[in-house]
Amino acid sequence: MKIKKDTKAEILKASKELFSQKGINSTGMRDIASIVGIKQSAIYNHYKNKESIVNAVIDDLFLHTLPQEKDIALASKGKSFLRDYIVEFKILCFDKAREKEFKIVMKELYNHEKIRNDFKELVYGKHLKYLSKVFFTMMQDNLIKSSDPYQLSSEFFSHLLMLKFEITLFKLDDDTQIKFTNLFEKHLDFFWENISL
Amino acid sequence: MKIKKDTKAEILKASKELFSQKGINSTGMRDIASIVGIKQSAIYNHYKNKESIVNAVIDDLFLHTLPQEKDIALASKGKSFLRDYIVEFKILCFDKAREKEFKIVMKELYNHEKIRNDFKELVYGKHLKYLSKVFFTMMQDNLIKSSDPYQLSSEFFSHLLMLKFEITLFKLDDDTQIKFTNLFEKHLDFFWENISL
DNA sequence: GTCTATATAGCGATAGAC
DNA sequence: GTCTATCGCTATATAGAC
Repeated sequence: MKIKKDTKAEILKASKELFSQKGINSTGMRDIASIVGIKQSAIYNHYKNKESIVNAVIDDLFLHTLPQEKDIALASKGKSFLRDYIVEFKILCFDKAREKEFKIVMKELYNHEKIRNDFKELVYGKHLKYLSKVFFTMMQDNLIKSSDPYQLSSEFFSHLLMLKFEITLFKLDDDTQIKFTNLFEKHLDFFWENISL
Repeated sequence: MKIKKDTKAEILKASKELFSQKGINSTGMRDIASIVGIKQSAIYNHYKNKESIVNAVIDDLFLHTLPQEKDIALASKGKSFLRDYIVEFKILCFDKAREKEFKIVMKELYNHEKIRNDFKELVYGKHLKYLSKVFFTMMQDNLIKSSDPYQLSSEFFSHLLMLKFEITLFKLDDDTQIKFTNLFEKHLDFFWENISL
């Protein structure tokens, strides 16, 4: 096995870690370098400046924050479709790498315009609209009561977002993980009971 | 009318403004001083250091972020109690001073331990429990279906929090204000229809 | 109470030796 | 590609004149 030291990748990894802990502004080039095991000035052989590191981190910040958008036709499965969605959402909540990314987003949401715009586009411009289509499909299949699909997606999603928010705010031991798993299930039951025909 | 220049109060006000715009770490003593109209070093005649300014700002950060907790007995009014609650919540969302405070909280939630703990205590330790009592009362009065009161408060509150979140993320012109007012009302209708007997 | 001047430390970034 | 050394700038905080 060849051991190839990819310094550029290590810089990116260390930056991600530090950005999620201390925020972008409070992370110095010296902090990053010390984790990688090089001197501060050596970073500039791999990245032009700090901003280009930040951009590299941002680039794969939103790749896996939300469940993958499945074929809308699968929405005809009804409650089990939503259960699959929530399970995937929950896994992302407890994923260490995803948690770090989410912390970066939360920390920089009001400081960094690109992160804010990417977040808005992902959640409001894309994902809530996807969920709207899901609920619209369920209405056409007479699985749920007829109402405003976007409102349903918003009601459905907001509680998941609050749980994710809670998970990152509170320390995660095994007990709380079980507790939250239970809360996800209860949300599904509550929501489905209220919308289903 | 006596014009009394209360420099200490002006420092606090300027700090609040700047903290909400740029965050605590990115706000310099020079920035604060320049708004007040004094030199940076003069601040130290009023506050020992930057930390004491931060603490002063934090002290009244959570005084008016959430609706006032009313007498639980009033919960017997049912839907109109929740409507009053939401109206008060909505007013706080559109209040300029409250919006600034909320931005500070959001910016510092993952950076500043005291702000994070105060926020957790207010929302999870206090307010959601208050709302639980509200829904428990409604159950006793046979106004709503019997279920877990804490889950109801969480389902009720999460969507309001997401709307508040949205309001601070998006630019606020008159159109969006009307749009959000409508969304608050729709949430109430959706929620009440689902829980009421 | 405010000013100027300064101490001390940190930041991002560059130059040039190896 | 990494190092040492350094530049220019900004930060918080202090000392002492007025």
